Amino acid sequence: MASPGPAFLLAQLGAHAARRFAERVAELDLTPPQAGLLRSVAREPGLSQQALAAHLGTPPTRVVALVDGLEERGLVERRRNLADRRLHALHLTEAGAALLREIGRVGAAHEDALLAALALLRREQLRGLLSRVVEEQRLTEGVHPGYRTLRDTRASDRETPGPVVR
Amino acid sequence: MASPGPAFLLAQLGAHAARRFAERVAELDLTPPQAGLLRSVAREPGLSQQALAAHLGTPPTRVVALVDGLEERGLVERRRNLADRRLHALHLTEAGAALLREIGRVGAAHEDALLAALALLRREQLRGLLSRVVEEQRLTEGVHPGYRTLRDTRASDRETPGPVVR
DNA sequence: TATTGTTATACTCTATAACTATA
DNA sequence: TATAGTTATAGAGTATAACAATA
Repeated sequence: MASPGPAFLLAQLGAHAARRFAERVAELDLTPPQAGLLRSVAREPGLSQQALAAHLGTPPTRVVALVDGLEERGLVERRRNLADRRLHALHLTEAGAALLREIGRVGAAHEDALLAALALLRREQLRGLLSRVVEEQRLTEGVHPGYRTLRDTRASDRETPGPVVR
Repeated sequence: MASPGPAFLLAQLGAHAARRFAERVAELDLTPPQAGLLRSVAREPGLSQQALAAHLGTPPTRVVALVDGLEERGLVERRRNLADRRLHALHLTEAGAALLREIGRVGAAHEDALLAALALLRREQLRGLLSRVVEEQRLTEGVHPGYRTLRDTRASDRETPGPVVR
């Protein structure tokens, strides 16, 4: 039985990393999708829910549910567009921005613990290799594929050149 | 907004890799957990279902369900232990072994497509870095954490030294 | 008639708990 | 009484479909 190749190690470690991160953000009463949404809203404030859903590659209904929970807690707000009252622009509240900074701290601690086996130079080396793969695979920067449905993934493969699949 | 660090890239690529692999093994009418079970049974034939569940870090009921499906298709078989008739030793059938070889081919194609951005030397470099992290994090070789529940993960963290968590 | 957002529903996966048989 | 395996049940997470408001 051959020892696992890099593709399996990626899946294995990726799931492990995601789980550990989930445990850490749970201390902030957040799930990873919620944390990701906060991050995305901060990255480009004012997007409509549909636009955000498209960026994340998720059905709009999921954004509604996520925003519902975060809005109740005063972390994000929906601002109705006066010109087109169907649109709800998403913005972080001050509390949301503060929590996002907390998420950043949690993420740094997570990374440090996860990569304890590697010195800083090696981590940078790893980051370089991974980002090359991310780019070639046409993954959206900063978006976890957990948002993306199988069907949506295939659809976007048809629209764009995409990575070579043999 | 800082570009993602290696921990996020790992989670992102890991989820992507798992999804792509799922698409590929679906062509063999298998899910990744089923493929993983076949692989585990091949690695150590004759384990009881409980022993296999412990190795995978999953509740035994899940193994029952997985084996049910695979046994119906004639890929694995339960052999009753005559000395202790409660025990069901798991073995691959000839068809199961053949399908496992197919899985190996699918996995190789998957890896090649996933890591198209990297030359062979770089892939080996990546494998080296990842396996160091896998070892330090005390992950079981060849077992995807998807089998492992959150509660079980924490329990095993308490029993073993485990990686340093700050 | 088309689009944004929402609500309602159903489905998949998995864990937990109850149960059977063997010891 | 304890253990291996099984069956039954329930919960979380997510997608799909139907609907309301606005354009």
